[in-house]
Amino acid sequence: MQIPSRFTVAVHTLLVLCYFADTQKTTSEFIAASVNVNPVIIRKTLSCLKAAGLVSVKAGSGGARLVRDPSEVTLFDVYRAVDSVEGALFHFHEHPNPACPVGKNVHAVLDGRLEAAQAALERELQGVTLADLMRDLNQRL
Amino acid sequence: MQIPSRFTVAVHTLLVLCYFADTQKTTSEFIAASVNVNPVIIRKTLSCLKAAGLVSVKAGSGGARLVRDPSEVTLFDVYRAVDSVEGALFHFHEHPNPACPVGKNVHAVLDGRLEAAQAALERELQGVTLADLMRDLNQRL
DNA sequence: TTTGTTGTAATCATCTTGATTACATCTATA
DNA sequence: TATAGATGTAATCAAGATGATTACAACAAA
Repeated sequence: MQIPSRFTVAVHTLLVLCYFADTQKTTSEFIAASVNVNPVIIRKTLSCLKAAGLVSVKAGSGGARLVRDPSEVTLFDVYRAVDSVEGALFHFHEHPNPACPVGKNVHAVLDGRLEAAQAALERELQGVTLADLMRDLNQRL
Repeated sequence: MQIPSRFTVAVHTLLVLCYFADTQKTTSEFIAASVNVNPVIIRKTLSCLKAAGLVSVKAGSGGARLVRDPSEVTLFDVYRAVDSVEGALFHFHEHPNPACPVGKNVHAVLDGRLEAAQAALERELQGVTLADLMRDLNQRL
């Protein structure tokens, strides 16, 4: 199992919006060329990012831009925007047998631990902003 | 996306082995009744756990048992045993355009952050043992 | 030798992902 | 106001993963 690539595609998209903000019209076609996927994938990605209030997209004339300050957008925001994980990260088997002492209590015993693990992952993503990534990117150029 | 339920099934299976170690012949059928899945699923699960050195299974006569001390088996061991995640947790889009400054560096900029997030998740799983879960379970009975 | 089990292959339906085509809609501008 | 170039979105599609299930050979203890 893997978190779908639409998450890294979305991050890549936002980096393109940051990097080319003033020098290019950042159309779905232009972004798609950098990411190397179909432009429709980018449009869907932008649609999610727009719904999350991260970008604005100009229908008709074309081009997208970041709405927030890069230091105010975390990887977690992006992760949520594109529904990388729906609800619980760990898929729990649906119907443990309540007539068995183990089956009856497995949820109570395990749920908290799994939520903690998921929270640790998400906390890490909350600690990284687009500004951090742009700094690293510029340093490499 | 979700981590497949075979992980929680595997944990449940191990808890059954712990709990009923001395009072029941823990066959795939018996375990399946507690987890509420097909016995073949349990056999496959046990096969993974056996390959990871966590359990031994008696072919023919039937029954499985935990090989290690419950305090020496972490959720991370189980997670790895059943291949909950193959390699990288985050699926990265395959071919960013190297002719684009963003596409060329997106891996360098992002990979470390994603690995750190995955590591945080796995560290959390390493901090929980079957003994911890059994303690919580017994407390509820 | 019989009985109850495990090991494993083979199918199957279902779901998700990501790619792609198609086309209606929109907007700046010529 | 017509047009050129974009976006928004529905509809398909192939590929892969998951979990359920059937079937049956191999095995081990009584």
